[in-house]
Amino acid sequence: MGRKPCCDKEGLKKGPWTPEEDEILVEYIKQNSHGSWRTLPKKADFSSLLGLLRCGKSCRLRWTNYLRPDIKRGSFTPEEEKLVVQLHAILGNRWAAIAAQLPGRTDNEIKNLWNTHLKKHLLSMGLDPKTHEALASYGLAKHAPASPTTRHMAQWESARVEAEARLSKESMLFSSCVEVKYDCDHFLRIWNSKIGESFRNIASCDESTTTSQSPCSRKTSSSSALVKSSTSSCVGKEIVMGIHHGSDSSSLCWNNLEGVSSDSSFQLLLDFPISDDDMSFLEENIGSYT
DNA sequence: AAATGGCCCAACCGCGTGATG
DNA sequence: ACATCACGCGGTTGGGCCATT
Repeated sequence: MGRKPCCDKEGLKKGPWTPEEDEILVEYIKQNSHGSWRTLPKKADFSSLLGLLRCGKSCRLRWTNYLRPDIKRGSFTPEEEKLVVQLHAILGNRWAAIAAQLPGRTDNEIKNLWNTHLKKHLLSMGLDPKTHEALASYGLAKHAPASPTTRHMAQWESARVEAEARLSKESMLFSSCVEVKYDCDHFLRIWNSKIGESFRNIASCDESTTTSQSPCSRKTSSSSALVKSSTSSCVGKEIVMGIHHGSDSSSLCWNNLEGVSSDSSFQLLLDFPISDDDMSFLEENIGSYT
């Protein structure tokens, strides 16, 4: 089926936004919230003599990537960079999911950071930015390709992280309570169900030839941003995610993930040291994955 | 001082998907 | 079941800025 253009291109402005346009948009959203992005420019036009000759899509982008009041401006901290690398190892190029774990950062910003800095840094460290594995050309042993189960585990894990992100967002938006019922989430219900359990068991058997340290036994620093806003727990054999807030350190505890793959990418993810100095943590890890 | 090339980032484009009629 | 709409997402682009020649 043919897709209609998001807006009538004629007479609509493209390119960089002017401060005046920003002002109109901000003012309008302050008073009315955006409602429907598609109709917003017309409404904003109606409410202003200057008019806003932009399509809804452009307005949405400008708002979400630049004008939103909770946007954190300025360069990324080393902690944020580490977190982006860690999350990319799990989620791949799913910038929105990654951005959900970095308050005040947009997917666009993270995408740019990745394409301009982090990707190059990983390459210079001899790591494949896509797989986070050591590049063969770097003179390091090549890892066997991930097993189907490993890939599925990654998909499960990826979906789980997204679910956490959603709940995290929701909890921030709608309440200040610290307890979140994870079984309210569709994915986590599946994960915690018999299906999820049997999947975990299969994965556990599949990967039993290799020893992988439980994520629970590891301490992470920057990854503590995951589900920052809430502490939650599920009983019994279900996932327990404990976020321990304290001074500057916190830990993310994933129980019941014995079956996680021994992929170097996952290892890399788990083995990030807690140091504040730039990206040297990448270099430190290369040798461990040969 | 001017030309050139690379980097960075805001913005655009096209696609996928869920909602709705 | 189908068409259309609205939105969100990831990939790509274009132009400004800055360093180098």
